Amino acid sequence: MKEVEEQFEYLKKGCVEIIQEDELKAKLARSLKTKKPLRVKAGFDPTAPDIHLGHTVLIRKMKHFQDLGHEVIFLIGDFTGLIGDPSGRSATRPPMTREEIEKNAETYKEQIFKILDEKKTIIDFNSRWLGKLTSFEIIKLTAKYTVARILERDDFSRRLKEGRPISVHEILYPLMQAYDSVALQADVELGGTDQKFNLLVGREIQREYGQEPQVVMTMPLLEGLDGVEKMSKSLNNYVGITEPPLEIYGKIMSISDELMFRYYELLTDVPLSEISRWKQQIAEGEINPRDIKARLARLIVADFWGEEAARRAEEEFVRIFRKKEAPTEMEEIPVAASSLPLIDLLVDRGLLPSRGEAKRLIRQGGVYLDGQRINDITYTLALKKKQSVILRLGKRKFFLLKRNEN
RNA sequence: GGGCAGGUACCAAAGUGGCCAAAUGGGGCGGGCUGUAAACCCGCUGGGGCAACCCUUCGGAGGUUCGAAUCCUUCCCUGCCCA
Repeated sequence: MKEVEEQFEYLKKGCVEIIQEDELKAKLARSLKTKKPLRVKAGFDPTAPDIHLGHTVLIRKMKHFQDLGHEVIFLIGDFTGLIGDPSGRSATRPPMTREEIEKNAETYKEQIFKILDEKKTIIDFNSRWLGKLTSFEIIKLTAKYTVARILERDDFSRRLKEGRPISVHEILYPLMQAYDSVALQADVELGGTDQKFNLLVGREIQREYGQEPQVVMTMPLLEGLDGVEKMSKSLNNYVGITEPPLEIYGKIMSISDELMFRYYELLTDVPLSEISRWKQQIAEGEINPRDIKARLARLIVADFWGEEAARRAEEEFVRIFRKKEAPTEMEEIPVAASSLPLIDLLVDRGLLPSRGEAKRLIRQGGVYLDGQRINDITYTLALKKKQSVILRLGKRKFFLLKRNEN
């Protein structure tokens, strides 16, 4: 294991805040001396097992701890998930069945081990202890904190001020999460900056239970593809790490230049000095920002799919969007009849949700067959046996329509 | 328990008997310009129909009326004040 200062610097990189830095150093020093790794905890929502780049900022930091020999606990909040982190108007969610939870956990594993070391990762569920708490114990837990302090959380205070509802169960959320730290005897808890409040409650509750408070490390929230909101599935501005290489590549290419630098900082190991050099060169017109973005796209695809896949994604991207050629691979859609109205095909195959939508898209010039824009909403597709035609919807959706044998 | 203010499309928010499938903004989608960038410009944005037009929608259920998002009854939900 490396020396304290060295470890500390490595861990600090990319963090927004460490509370307290001295405590972390002390914990590291003790760990070094006693040969006992630190217990590092980070919690995840059980209902959204689709990991996207936003999550990877945090997971990469977990990896850093692993690299230094510490013990990382990937905590699935299957119990707290019933409450839902009170970000906005949350409702109690229906309890998940054991099977659903297991299934999601499996999905998580498939994904996180693209980053984390499988052998060194502990996966746990907070229902394991929270589900066993008696009413009596819960009341004892709630007695350790005050309403005023809970309401300090800016989310709550804002809702209170704006006259929006806050349900009682929501204010229990931070306490439950805090109790996780007690149950796990966490030395460190990692979370996004939006988790700061919850993480801090963990410190206080641990103290109440006679434990040494955990060190809190907050990581920046990654902006989504729009560059404004944080990346999330519900806002549909995310890049899932299991998405196909071309999809990831394309999404990265569509972000703004400004955002590109942010992604470099949070999602790659490219040194800051290098990044700022590019910034300058772009400002001076020496290099085309597009090329730097392409490099980012390639790096990110390679993280999850490997170098070779990244190279192929790039080739394909250039082919489609720079050379304006058709993709080499497309979803094939078999067509049975020799002729059928285009609109019927679009809707029946689920390519578009309704006939109105299909008409709209055609009228607006977003439908192409073999590169030819179709303007006629009554257009009828005529295909000979085995003949095929490339259907394009909007900018980036391609399908191969293929008439089958009979 | 009492009083008051509210619940409108993906979100925010107008509309308070017919001109309302419902202003406006955001979002989304398409087109243009580009580097699938940003910014910007144009268009579309409940369902069916080529169209005329028809159908479903304004918290739920009933009712008044030729006609209701708009009026009445009742129920549910939210916030504020009082207890």
